[in-house]
Amino acid sequence: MEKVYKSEEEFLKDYDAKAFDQLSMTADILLISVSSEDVSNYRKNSKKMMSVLLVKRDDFPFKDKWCLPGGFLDPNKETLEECAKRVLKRETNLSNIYLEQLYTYDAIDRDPRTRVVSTSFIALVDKNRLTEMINPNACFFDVIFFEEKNDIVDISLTNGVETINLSIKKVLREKTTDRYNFKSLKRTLAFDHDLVVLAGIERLKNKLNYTDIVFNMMPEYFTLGELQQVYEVILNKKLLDPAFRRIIKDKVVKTDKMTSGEGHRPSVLFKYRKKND
Amino acid sequence: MEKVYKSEEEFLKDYDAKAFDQLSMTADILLISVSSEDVSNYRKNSKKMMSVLLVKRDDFPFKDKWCLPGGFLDPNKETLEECAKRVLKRETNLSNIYLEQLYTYDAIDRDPRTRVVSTSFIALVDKNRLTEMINPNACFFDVIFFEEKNDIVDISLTNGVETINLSIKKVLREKTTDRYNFKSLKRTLAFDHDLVVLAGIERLKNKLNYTDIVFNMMPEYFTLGELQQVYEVILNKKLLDPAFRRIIKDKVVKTDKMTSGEGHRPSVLFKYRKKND
DNA sequence: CTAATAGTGTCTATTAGACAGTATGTT
DNA sequence: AACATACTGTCTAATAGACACTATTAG
Repeated sequence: MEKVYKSEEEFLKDYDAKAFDQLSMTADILLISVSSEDVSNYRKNSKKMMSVLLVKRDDFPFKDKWCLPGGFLDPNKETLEECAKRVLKRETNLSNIYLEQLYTYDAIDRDPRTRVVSTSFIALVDKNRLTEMINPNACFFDVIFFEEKNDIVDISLTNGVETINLSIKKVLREKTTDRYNFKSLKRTLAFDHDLVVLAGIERLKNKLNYTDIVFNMMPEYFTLGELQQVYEVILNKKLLDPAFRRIIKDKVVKTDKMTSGEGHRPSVLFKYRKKND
Repeated sequence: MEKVYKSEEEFLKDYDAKAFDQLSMTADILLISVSSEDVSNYRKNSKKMMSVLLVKRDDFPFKDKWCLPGGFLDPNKETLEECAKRVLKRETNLSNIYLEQLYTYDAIDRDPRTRVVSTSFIALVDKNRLTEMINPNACFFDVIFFEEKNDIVDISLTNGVETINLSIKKVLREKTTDRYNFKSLKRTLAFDHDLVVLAGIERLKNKLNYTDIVFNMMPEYFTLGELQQVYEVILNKKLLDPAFRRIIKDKVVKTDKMTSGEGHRPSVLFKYRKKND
């Protein structure tokens, strides 16, 4: 027979969460950055690539596979975002970086141990802040996006030594014809982390156009050429200079600093213009 | 001393999930629809309102408060989306409706019972499909959006008998100046469901502009006037006819059906044009 | 001088906003 | 005929795309 409670206090005192099946959660982080590779010709600007942080697993499951940095949520102490921050601090020693919740992945068999639901986060960082440290098992991989064909997206991740090829199929959903489910064709990253990589990069691409998100990946001072390169690398296409400058001009402030010693015309350094400044 | 495993199978056989603190999850659903209210004047078109489904809680916690339909995830049997579908079927008897993951809410004290993380979903439905059934404790509430001032959003939900006023503060986040956290100023809905209502409506507003999402709330045949009204109600502003028709024209197909008996000029009925049709 | 990038002016094409007009059913 | 909505033509404003040109440094 069920007990009838008169007050919320009384009800809560008797409540036993353990009487129900519970589960574990993790926070996984897709840390995205844009790297500069120096180029032999002293006159040329450095080439930029989008890169993501991966960690080599040294435990089961998926031992020795690469995956995104992540960790189990402590349900008594922290939120998922705090958990993500903690993991990021542990792996990269960085704090105070951009974090945004991306998506919650919950396929029943995504973790072979037990039911684990994972909430993924996008983190963005200016590569210049990252010279210092890092877990020896963590490494940035450059991202190469291939032309999509037959609703299959191919992505290649490479750190100079190893290359990981991802292949993801877009499967049409119901009724309207512009919505997809994503399905791994190769489990080359641990868990379903290939889906996180794709979804995160797509989100970043979209947000470039209608937010100021890009400035989370820029140093305090930057040239418009550098900023444009970051856009081009993320959007994976060339932009026209005058159009780019028109679009960006209200978001930046010109400073009196300039670059020098680059083998070509120097460039004015700009800062991000915060709204209401 | 820690045991060293030689294979993933061996490791998994010994794995005990219960050795770690676990938690519960729920799926909560924001079911959005556009209702038609008949108007006294026989000549006039019916007035449209955006409405959301709420359920009156008949158990602790938050007994007798309104909340979004939701339910606990069974970690052994279902995904969060399947859980959302199950709940929706239970409350409205509807299946086969648009569902989209919105956001995962995980404030430590959002549920007074224990740690409960909630993944919220947007569901969309054409109100005409909804004449039938419904849990007697469930009811649609019309949504009225007030002008935002001082970064406070006020929303009023009303079902003709009861009115619920929500008030949510937007708190600026770090670095870039276009990102906010949302904070309830009134806990007039159970849990943090006011935040879900706001986030869901904002998401719907945005998606109207770059997806075909609206057709999930339309019947098979509709006039362009009705479609425009749905846009206007969701975006909360008037649109100009010629501009609207220009934008929508590639997404719809004219049929040879027409309306009649409306006290004014009849209108051509259109259908949604699926891509590659 | 040359290679390379920085930065600008201007023309054109496309898209969005605004308004005014015509069309056509019901009562 | 009058009302209310359906539907269209066209002008204007704003935005995006394209190209060509000038400017300026290190070596």
